[in-house]
Amino acid sequence: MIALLRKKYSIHDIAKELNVSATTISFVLNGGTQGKKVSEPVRKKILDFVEAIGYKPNLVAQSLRTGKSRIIGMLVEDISDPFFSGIARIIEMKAAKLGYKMFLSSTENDTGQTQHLLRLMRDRQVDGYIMAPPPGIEKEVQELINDNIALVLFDRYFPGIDSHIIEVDNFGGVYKATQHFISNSYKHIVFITLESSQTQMTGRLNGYNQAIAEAALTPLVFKMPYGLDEATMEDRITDFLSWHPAIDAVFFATNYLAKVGIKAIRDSNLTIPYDIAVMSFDDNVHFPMYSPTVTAVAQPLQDISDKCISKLINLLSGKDTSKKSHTVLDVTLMIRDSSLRKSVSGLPGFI
Amino acid sequence: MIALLRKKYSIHDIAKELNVSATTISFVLNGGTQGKKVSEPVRKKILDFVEAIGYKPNLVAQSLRTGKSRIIGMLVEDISDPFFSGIARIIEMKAAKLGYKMFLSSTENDTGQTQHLLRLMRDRQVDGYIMAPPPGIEKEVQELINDNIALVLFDRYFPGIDSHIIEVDNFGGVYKATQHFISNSYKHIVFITLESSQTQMTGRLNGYNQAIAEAALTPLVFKMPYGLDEATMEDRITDFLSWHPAIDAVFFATNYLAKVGIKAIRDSNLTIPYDIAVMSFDDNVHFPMYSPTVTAVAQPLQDISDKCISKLINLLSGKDTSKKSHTVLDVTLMIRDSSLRKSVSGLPGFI
DNA sequence: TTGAAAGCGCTAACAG
DNA sequence: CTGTTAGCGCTTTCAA
Repeated sequence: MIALLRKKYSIHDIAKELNVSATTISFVLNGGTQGKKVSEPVRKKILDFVEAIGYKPNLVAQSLRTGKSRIIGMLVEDISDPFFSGIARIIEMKAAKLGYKMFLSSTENDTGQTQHLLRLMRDRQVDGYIMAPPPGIEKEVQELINDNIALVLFDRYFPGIDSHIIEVDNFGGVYKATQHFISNSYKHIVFITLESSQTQMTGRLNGYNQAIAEAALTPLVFKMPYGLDEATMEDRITDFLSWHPAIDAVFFATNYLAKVGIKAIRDSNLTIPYDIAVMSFDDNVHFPMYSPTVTAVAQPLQDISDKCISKLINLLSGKDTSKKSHTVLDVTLMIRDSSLRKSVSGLPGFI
Repeated sequence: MIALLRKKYSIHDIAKELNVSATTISFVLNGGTQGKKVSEPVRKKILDFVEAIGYKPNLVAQSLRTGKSRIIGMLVEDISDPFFSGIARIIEMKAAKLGYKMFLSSTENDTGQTQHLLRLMRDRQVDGYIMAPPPGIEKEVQELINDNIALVLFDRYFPGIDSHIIEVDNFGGVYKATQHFISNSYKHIVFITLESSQTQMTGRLNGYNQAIAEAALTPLVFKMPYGLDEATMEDRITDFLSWHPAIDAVFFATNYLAKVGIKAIRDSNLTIPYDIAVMSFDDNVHFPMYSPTVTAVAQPLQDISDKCISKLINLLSGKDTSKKSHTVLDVTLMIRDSSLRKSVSGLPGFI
């Protein structure tokens, strides 16, 4: 018993111990390349021994030999963002069950940083990638595709590049949400977003514009530069609102903008939804705790994760040899009190 | 130019091209084992060529040969918890700068799952670990230590095991927070926590008990089982509060408990802090957005992360050969409105 | 049905 | 100062 544990067994140690060759063991363990060729007694002897000593092949050696690492690289904008960490968590678990490990990194939506991260991951022979790409990374993405490396893009993508895409219905989500504002009698609806031409952001903007146009209202869009600190963002929004006193509703294109924007609204002594109604894209577990609770377009984390990992696994296993695919998942409007019908608001308790 | 890119160079390709041996190249690239032994011209020739073709050594081969992977394993309770994802993010960035990649996994505070994850990581020759250990994992932790593998425990630890520990002052944080309640005239302060004997939780509990004892108040502790769903937790807290109408303040031992508990308090039509004051351990970016804003004990994420990674790197590099160390970091009480002085509360706007 | 041998790309004794 | 040699542990032709 103790003897069994004294050292780490290699496949050759086992071969010696059992009077078979390493080749045979490898065959047994990997199911054989073409049709099983190992006799039942030998097979059983090997399997039993392997089981008994708890032998696990050295994955590094395996990687070196096969060129496959069974590691997937995941690149998201920010792993501390609940949207991304929620997805990463689900994917990591599923991947683990399938025998894959994951490198998870934050791109911070920065091109240079992402190039660097991709380089590091390629150096380590990562088998496939799940990525929410930052702007400017088209070349690298195209390279991965040309090199025939499994790749799934999610959350946003590059329209000019044939790839596998999992996204949510940004357009439809904001379109319906804006209609919700409109049907609740709001007329001066502003869309506050980031200066970004990434697909998820333009999709949301287009949804807003479409709904506003159909209702023959006047569109008003405020774009904030990327990467401002919280205090500056708040100031900008406060200023913007003070210059546009007619605004009676605001749609924030991201969770983060909503948080900062709501702060700005409160600190301007405006009451939600009485003075200004509010909605956000991307729900947050704390939104139901705000006063008033915040209406938001919720994204299906579980579904996004499932689609990403299963697509990647299919690509990796060679089951799926397609060059492109495009999955668009539905979002859900979580109607809460920050977008209450205009005539109903003004009740106590909304600050 | 094109020729340079046509194939992936191995160290032997370069050797042939440059009429030197692979060994020499290896020496140049790795700085030599003992004192530089390569002549300047050769050295320069190699470095220039390597630079020109963008040669990067195959890290998998390197790992197989050296037994080092330059991968660190990080195990936390839940990567979608902002406390852990915040720390993971900082550590991942720092690690990347130092040439390390990271496997990040959620233990879900489950012993079996953690054993499995550790096994997977060991199979992949992870060099060192940063872990917030779940209960019941003492044996595996001791094994890592016995095998002389770099390991840093954070957030909680095992008192019986000599290890490197980074934690925050759970005791002092709650002690001071409870005193804050007391000095604000609260007399019937309950501590709502989880059924857990992990150090971070007992530390917090002890801080509460100590402060209560010193003030000659009556302690009241409510422990909830681990892993209840949100609705059930809320019901339990609602029930508990209704059976204890004298309670005028509650300290929640975790962020998550606070969120659910505040919901329970509101839905019981109690006003914070007028009927019941509230504090939480572990701050959250959304707490300043609640109405009233929530007083919380904030943990120093940046500091925890820095200490974890630098300790691990020192262990890994052999600079630090100590068997144990124990760093306790200060926490900060973020005083907000949910714990306002008793006589001051009851103002409009607190719901 | 099984085994011998080669080699993935790198490092590190040990010679020269 | 530089090169030869021998593996790290595994997979996979190819031959027996």
